[in-house]
Amino acid sequence: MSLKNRRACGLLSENNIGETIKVSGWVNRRRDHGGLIFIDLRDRSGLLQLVFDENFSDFTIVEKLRNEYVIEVEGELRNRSEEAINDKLATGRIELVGQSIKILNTSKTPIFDISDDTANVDENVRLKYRYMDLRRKEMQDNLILRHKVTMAMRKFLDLNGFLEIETPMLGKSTPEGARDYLVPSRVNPGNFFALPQSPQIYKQLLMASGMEKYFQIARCFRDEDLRADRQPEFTQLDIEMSFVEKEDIINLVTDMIKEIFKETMSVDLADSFPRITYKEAIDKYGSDRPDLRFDLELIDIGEIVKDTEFKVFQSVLKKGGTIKGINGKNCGNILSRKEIDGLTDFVAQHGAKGLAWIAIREDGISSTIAKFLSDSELENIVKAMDGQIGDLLMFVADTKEVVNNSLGALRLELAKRLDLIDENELNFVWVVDFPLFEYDKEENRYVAIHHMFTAPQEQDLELLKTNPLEARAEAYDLVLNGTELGGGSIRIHDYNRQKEIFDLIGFSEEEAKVQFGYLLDAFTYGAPPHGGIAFGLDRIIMLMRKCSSIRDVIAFPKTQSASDLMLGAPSYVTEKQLKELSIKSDLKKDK
RNA sequence: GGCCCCGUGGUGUAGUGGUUAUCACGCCUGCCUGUCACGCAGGAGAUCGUCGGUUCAAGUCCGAUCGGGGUCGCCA
Repeated sequence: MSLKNRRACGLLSENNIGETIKVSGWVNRRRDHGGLIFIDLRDRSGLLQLVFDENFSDFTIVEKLRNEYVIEVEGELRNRSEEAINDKLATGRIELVGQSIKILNTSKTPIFDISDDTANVDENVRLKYRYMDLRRKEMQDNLILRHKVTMAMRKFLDLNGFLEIETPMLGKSTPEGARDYLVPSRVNPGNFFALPQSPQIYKQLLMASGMEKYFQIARCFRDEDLRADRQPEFTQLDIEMSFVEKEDIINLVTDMIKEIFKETMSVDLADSFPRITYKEAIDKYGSDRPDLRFDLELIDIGEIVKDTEFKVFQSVLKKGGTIKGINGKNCGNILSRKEIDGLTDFVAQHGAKGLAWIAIREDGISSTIAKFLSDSELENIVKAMDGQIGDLLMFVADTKEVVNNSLGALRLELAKRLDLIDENELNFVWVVDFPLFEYDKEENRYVAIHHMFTAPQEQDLELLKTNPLEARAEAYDLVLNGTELGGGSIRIHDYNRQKEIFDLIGFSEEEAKVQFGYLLDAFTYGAPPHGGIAFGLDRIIMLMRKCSSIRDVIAFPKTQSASDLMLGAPSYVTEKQLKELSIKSDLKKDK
C-alpha cells in the first residue's frame, strides 16, 4: 500500500458512500468490544470512525493499536445504521469498514489526553511536549485561524496595491524603546547587531524608496519581561503608505479588519468604529486603551471639594493632584467589608495610598470619609456620581497619574466582579489625538509617547516651542475590548522637523547624526509624506479565539522566564563559540 | 527587582502534624460484535519539585532554592 490517494477524514460524507477509501492519521480513541473494534481516526480535518470485526484478516494488528499510533487504513465507506448515528460528530452518519491496515508508526502512551478538548493540563507539560499539545483540536483551530487571518490580510492588502517586502532581522541597536536582543558580529569583534523591535525605520526608508504601499508580517523582538499578552518575539502586521493622511489609514485598516472578521469568522462588523480622544479616554476610563463594553466611568470631584476641610483631599489638590471616584453600582450590597478592604490593597498595587469610600444604604451613609466632609460636599458628591441606595462610591486622591492608573484598573476589576462584561461583544474603538510627548522625571526630559518619528498635528506646531507636553501627535491606536491591537501615526518626512523633535527629546545634533543620520539623509532626497500602522497579530488571534494568553496562538511560545521548555533554550554555548565571537562571560559556569 | 498563586502515581486531583497518601482518567491482563467518555473483572504504578530546619513524628509548619502562572515596574 502506498501513501498516495489519501483522503481527509473530516471531509468525507454520505456522498462518498460505497467508495473504497484510504485514510491515514492518528488513533484518537479505540473501543475494543472483543470481536469488534472501533477506532476513531484523527487527521487535521477531523475524525472518522473505523470498524473492524474479527473476520478481518489482520484483526490481530487492530487489537494491538493504541492511542496516537499512526495508521493507514483502506476500506469501504458505508452509512451507519440508524441507531448507531452519532450527532456529536461531523462524520457521525458514516464509518469506514477496514479492509486493510498498516501501522505507520507506534506511539508511547501519551503524557496527556489528546482527544480531550479541555486543556486542563499543566502548562509546563504542554510546553515540554508541545508537538503533542498541538495535536489537540483547540490548538489546531487556533493555528488554522491564524493562518486564515494572515491569508485574508495578504489578500486584502494585495488587492489594495500593497507590496509585501522583507526587511532585515540583523539591524542596528537604536536608543529609546525596549531593550534590544543583541547578536554578536563575528567578523566585527566587539560589534553587535540588534534584532528589530519593529521594522519602523526600514519601512520609512521603503517609503523614501518609492514603494508607496508596503506591508510585512514581521517578527519583532523586545527583551522585556513577559506577560500573558507579551512574548519576547511576536508578530506584527506592519503597514506603511505614502501620500496619505490619518483618515486614509484609519479607513483602510477599518475596512481590512472588517474584511478579516467577515472572511475568517463570518462576523459582520459596523462600517466604522467609534473614536475617542486620548484625553477623554484617560479622563473617563483612566486608560488609553479603554474597554468600552461597560460604563463605570471615572468622575472628577476635585471641583466639588476644592474648599474642603478634609486634609487629605486638601493637600492633594494643593499639590496639583486629582480626586476621582467611581460608582460601584450595587456594590454596597454585593461586597463585604473584607472585600472592600481587598479593593484597597488592589488599588495600592497601582500606587494609590488609599481607597476612600461612601456606601449609600437604606438607613443613610456609611463611609470612611463622611465625617471629614460637609453635608453639602457629601450631597454634591453623591449627586455628581449618581449615587443610589446600594451603591458604593470609591475614591482615590493622588497625582493625576496614580488616580487614573489605579481607578482605571479598579474599573476593570469591578466589571469582572460585577459580571458586566459581555464576552461575545467586539468593541472596537479608535483612540486619537495622543500627546506627542510625556515628561520623564528620572531622565529629566521629554520622551516620545509613540515614537520619535511621529508627526505633530499641524495646528499644534506652535506648541512645540511653547508647551511641548500640550502638542498632539498625528497618531492613532485601535483598541478592541480594552486590548491595544495596533497603533500608528503619520510620520515626519522633513529634515528640519525631525531635527526639531530630536532636539526636544534631548538628542544633540551630533548624536542624531550618529544614530539616525541615514534617515535624516533620506529626508533630504525627496522622501514623500507617509504614515502607517502596525498590528499585534498574536493579540488579534488571541481575542478572536477568546484565549487568555497569546501563548495559545503561537506554535512554540516561551515561558514567563523567556525560555523554551521543549528545546531547553536558551542554553550555554561552548567556549570555542564564545571565543570566535570575542565574548567573555563573567558568570561562573555550572556545567 | 517587588507583590500574589501553584508544584502529590503518566494526567487531573483529595489530603484538621500521626492514614497502608484519596479519587477519577490513563496504563497492563482477562472477558466482551454496535460502541462513540463503550462496558465488566482483576492488577501495577508516588523518593508528595529540591535542599535544610522545627518536632517523638512533616505531603502538611518554617526557611531557602528550582520550575510554572498572574501582576506592578518595564514594554516608544
